[in-house]
Amino acid sequence: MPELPEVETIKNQLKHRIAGRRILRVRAPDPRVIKGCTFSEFRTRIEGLLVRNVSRRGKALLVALDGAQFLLMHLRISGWVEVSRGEEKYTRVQMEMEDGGILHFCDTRALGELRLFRRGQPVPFLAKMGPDPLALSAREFCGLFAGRKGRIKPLLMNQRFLAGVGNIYAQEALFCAKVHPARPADDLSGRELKRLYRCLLKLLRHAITCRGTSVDTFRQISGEKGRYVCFLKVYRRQGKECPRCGARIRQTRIGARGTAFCPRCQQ
DNA sequence: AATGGGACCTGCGCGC
DNA sequence: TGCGCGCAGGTCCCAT
Repeated sequence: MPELPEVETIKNQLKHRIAGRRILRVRAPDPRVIKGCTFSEFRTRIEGLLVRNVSRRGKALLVALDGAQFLLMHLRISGWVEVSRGEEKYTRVQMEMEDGGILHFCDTRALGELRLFRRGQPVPFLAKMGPDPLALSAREFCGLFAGRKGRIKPLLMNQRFLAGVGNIYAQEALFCAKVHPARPADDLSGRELKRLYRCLLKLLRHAITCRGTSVDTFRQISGEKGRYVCFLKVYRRQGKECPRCGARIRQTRIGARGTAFCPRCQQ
């Protein structure tokens, strides 16, 4: 699923590829992903505009445009972005750039979204978003847990608590830190929280250098897969051996999400 | 505040 | 081969 490292990858590549270029034409083979306005309004508002910058907030991509507008792109579960000339079966919206490249917003399940905002207009999703783990010190990370009572895994995945961590990296970080995913967050010692912080950052940075994880539909903007898959230790590895202790990886459900963990080394 | 369920979607793997 | 079913998951929304 596109989480922080995947969205960071797209942001870096897209910035390089479309910033400073103009959007010539917009087409929407499937306008369902356009939220907040109709396709014709969407088209009218952005055709001809220059792309100023591309940035990331949590799992959201922000494309800053001329005219004090920005385009929020969210890939949700099964979205990706490709820049190419060819057609793509799952293209929901495409933007033709002035250099001839075509930005495809692709999504097998069509749950992703594109939303236009004007500068100053409130964006509820962003306003409620927690801090980015890459911008936190260990001390700040540990401080987030004060007064929180939930189970650790859903808490890590709660975007209002921490922005960018989803089901893959939450499972991997808890495995790395040897923490059971159902542990109450307020039960973790300071030492465990610090270990969790170090693990989470190590793994997010590593995944970014690998250009993300392609377990499902995620692709880089060139269409290439992300290479972090071969480093996954527990995610979708239930029934296989724990790479650390050899026990059998178990799968359970926590907060209505599939959760794999090692029953021996995660306590 | 936390938890559980449903909704949105479609491809896939399973059992029959 | 083919059908129906349940699962996968990010976010929002509602109920408890």
